[in-house]
Amino acid sequence: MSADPSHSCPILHVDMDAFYASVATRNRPDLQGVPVIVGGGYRGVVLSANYLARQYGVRSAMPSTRARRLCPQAVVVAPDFEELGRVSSSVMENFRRVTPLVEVVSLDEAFLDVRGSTRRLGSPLEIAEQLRATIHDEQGITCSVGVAASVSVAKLASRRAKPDGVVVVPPEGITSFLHPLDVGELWGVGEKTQAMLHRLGLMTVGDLAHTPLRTLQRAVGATLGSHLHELAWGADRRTITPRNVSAFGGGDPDKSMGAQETFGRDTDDREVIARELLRLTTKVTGRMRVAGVAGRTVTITVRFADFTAITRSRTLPEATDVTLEIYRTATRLYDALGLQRARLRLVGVRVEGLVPRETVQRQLVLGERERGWSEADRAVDRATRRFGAAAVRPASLLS
DNA sequence: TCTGGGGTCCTAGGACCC
DNA sequence: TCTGGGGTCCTAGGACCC
Repeated sequence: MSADPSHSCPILHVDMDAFYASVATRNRPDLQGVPVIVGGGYRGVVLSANYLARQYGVRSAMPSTRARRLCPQAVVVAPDFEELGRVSSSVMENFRRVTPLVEVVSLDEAFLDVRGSTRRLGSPLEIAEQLRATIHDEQGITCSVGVAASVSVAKLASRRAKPDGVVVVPPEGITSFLHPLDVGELWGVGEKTQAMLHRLGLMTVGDLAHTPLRTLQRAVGATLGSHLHELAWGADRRTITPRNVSAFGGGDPDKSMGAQETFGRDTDDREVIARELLRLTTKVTGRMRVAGVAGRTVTITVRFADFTAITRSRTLPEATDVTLEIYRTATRLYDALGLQRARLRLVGVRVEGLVPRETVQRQLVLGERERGWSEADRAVDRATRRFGAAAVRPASLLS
C-alpha cells in the first residue's frame, strides 16, 4: 500500500452515477440488467441513462427519438422528482455530517471542503471512501469522487473516477493530469467554444496552457480567455460557499424565474399561444409569490419550428408579482412581433430583476386597481393550497 | 416524431446623463 | 469646431451548466 496521496487535497467533488436512472431502478429487480432511459418523452430529451443504455451510445440531453433508435430495447421511465429530491436530501445530509462546507451544485452533485474534518475522520481519500460506502448502504446507489486541491481539478477528477470510483489528483500531478485532456473537458467550454478552439489548433488543455493569454482572449473574449488560461494551469482560486440549491430552500435568492413549454405540435394559432402564455405566467407568478419576490423585467422566448429562437423583453416601472400585469406585458411583447403564420415550437415567460416583495413601493396612482389584482392572486394561492392546482385557474384555461 | 426545462453569465450597441 | 468620456440602464442574443 503506497502512501496516501490525498493529504494536500481538501476538496471533494461527489457526483452520483447516472443518478436519475440509478434511483429509478434501485428498487426494481425487473430493471436489473436492462438498459434504462429516464425522460425521453414526446419531443423530449434523455435526462439520464444507465450504463447499459450508454453502451449503445445513449447520452444525457440526446433527443429521445435518437436514443430509441440507438437502443430500441431500452425501458423508458419518467423521472420521479419527489423521490429524487428525497434521495438527494439524504445524500447531502451525509455530506453535512462530514463538513458544513458543502456547496450543492444540483440534485446529484456537490463540492465538499474537508480541510477541518481530517483530524476527526481521516484523510480526504478515507473520507471519500466512507461517504461512498454510506451512500451505497443507505440509498442503494453509487457515486464517484474527485479529490484535489482545487474545485476545478476535483470536478474533472470525479469524471475520471466514474463509475463507482475515486480519483485523487495531488498537486504535483495536476499538469500531467490536466494537459492531455481535450479542451472541451474544462468547465465553461461547451460545444461551440470547443469547436472554435479546435479550429485554432488548440486541442488539449496543454495547448491552452501554452497559448499566450492575449491570443486566447482575442479568440474567446477577455473573461473566458483568462478563466481558461488559469484553469489550464490548475490555478483555480475558487473556494467553496456553503449552499443549497434554491429548489430546496435556504439557497441564494433566485435572480429570475421562468417557465417554458414545447407544444405537442408546432402551432401558429394565436389563441393557443396566448393561452399557453397565460398558463406559464400563472405558474411563474405562483412560484414568485411563494418565494416572496417581485420582478421588473418580463422576457418572452419564442422558438420557431426551425428551432431558431428570439427573445423580447420589457422592463416595467416597478417590480410586480401580479399575474395579469405580467401576462399583459407578455402578450404585448408577443403581438409586437407581428408574426404572420409563423409556426411556433415553444414559448416561454421569464421574470428578471427579482427583489423581495416587501421592498416594492407601489405608486399610489396605480395602487387601488393593482392591489385588487394582487389580492385576487393571493386568494387563488390560498384556494390552490387547500384544494389543489386544478381547483382554480383562469377561465381561458378551462376547457 | 430531432433537438426539455430551469437557470446564470457575458457581450455589445444604443440611450441617457453628467 | 468634424468626433470627449465615463457610468448605468435597457435590450437582444448566445454560450454554458445540470
